[in-house]
Amino acid sequence: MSDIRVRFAPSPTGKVHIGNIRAAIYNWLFARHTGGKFLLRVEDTDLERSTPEAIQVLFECMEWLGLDYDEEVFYQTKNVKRHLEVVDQLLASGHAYKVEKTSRDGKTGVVTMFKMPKEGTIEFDDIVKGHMAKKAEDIQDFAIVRSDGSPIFHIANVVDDIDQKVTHIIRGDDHVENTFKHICIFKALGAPVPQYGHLSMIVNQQGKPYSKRDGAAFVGEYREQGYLPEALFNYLLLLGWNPGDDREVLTREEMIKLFELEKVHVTAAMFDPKKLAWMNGEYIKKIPAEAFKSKVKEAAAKLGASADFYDEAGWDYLCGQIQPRTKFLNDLDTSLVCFFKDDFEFDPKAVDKRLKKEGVKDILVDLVARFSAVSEWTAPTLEELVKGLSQGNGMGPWVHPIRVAVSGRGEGIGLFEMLQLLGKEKTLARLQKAADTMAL
RNA sequence: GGCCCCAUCGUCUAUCGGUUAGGACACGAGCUUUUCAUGCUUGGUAGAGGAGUUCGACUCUCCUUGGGGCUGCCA
Repeated sequence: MSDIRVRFAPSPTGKVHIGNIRAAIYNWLFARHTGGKFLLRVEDTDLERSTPEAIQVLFECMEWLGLDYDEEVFYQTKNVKRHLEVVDQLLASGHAYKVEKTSRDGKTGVVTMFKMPKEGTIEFDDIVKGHMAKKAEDIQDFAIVRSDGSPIFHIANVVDDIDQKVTHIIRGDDHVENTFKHICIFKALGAPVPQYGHLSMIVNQQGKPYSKRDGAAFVGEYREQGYLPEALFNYLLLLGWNPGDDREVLTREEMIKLFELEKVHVTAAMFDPKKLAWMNGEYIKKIPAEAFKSKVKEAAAKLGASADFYDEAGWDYLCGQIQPRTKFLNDLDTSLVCFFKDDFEFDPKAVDKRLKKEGVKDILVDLVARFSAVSEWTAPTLEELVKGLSQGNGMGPWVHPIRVAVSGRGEGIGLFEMLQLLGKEKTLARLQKAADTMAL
């Protein structure tokens, strides 16, 4: 157990995006690694833009990723009284003053400003960025209470960090400039200054930082697209940190054991969907067979197939074929539909390429006749049969039309395994139908 | 404009003064698979530019260039 306390402090003004959630991941890992506490604070002081929906979405995303927090959620708006008391303290000690100002949108009113030192340098040692220094004169006084009397981010953030006894502040790079200001507040209050670690931005494919407006970067969207939380977690972790060796796919335990803030990179990292997709495939392969089977059954149920559609051996056989070929859980629907429904859709491209060819009809009709005579309907015997037809010249001319005829697609599990799973009756019916309606 | 930060393959990165600059993703080729996919082998591509320091710089210093952040009664 250590005294370390960190917090993830998002403002619920939009859906939580990947840059944001990576900060949560790093905080969480740092806390778990050091045996400290990981706190969640909702910074909802922007009353106009904060929404309960955004808070709900935030909770869901954190739970999905397995980011559990140690104490009750801290809502910043619940601490307003304290914020204002501290402001009075600052006013009394001469660290703050009131002044009439006109805002950008033309409203005039009295705001409370924090008075910055006029000389000297403000410095701190950032755990990821190293030594940081700035001349006090380069920083302007800044507002801490709005003309409507509500506290502003800077004061609320610092007071809450003091109240929550936060020891390490791990947050986005966009806060570095604020840090110089916040340090001055801590000092004016005679409070200990926490340690800081600023995380670089994650940039999109255009090289631009993800922002709250970047819809595509919403964490929930990855969930909807069939990404596994473990894969997204692992990928995001690797975007700016590595264990020091060539390992990339890590268990949560390994991550916790190996994570060190000191090793986090200073440079911005570009988000690469292709590598995330690869990582997702890696995690799908690692799903225990039983768990994968229940996901397949789940998807099958949605397609109208009950659990006794196959016996357990049949399900296992199907899953063994499907699992290594699955990159996204969402793909299960399309890869499974031909097994459970007869009115699946045909991929027009596959149909054009494999069925709308001169002579295919004859091949299919011939196959119907030959398959009808097969008594032992198993993958090996079917393969032997087609192999015999091809006379060693490649099974392509037979295999491709069969695949499209029975599944509607150009890809899928091994063809003969597919036919075995489908059964003789369905296979024959589909081949006949394709010969009658699509093949030339 | 001012202040701050950053800079290795297309991308994520290893390297903490001496390496044929390594790995992963992606891409190309080949093998296996006479289908789909997996798997295996293999190839190419990198230290922004310029000065210094040093016997020796990707690594240290400075300048230039490029990128980013901040410069709100947003957070």
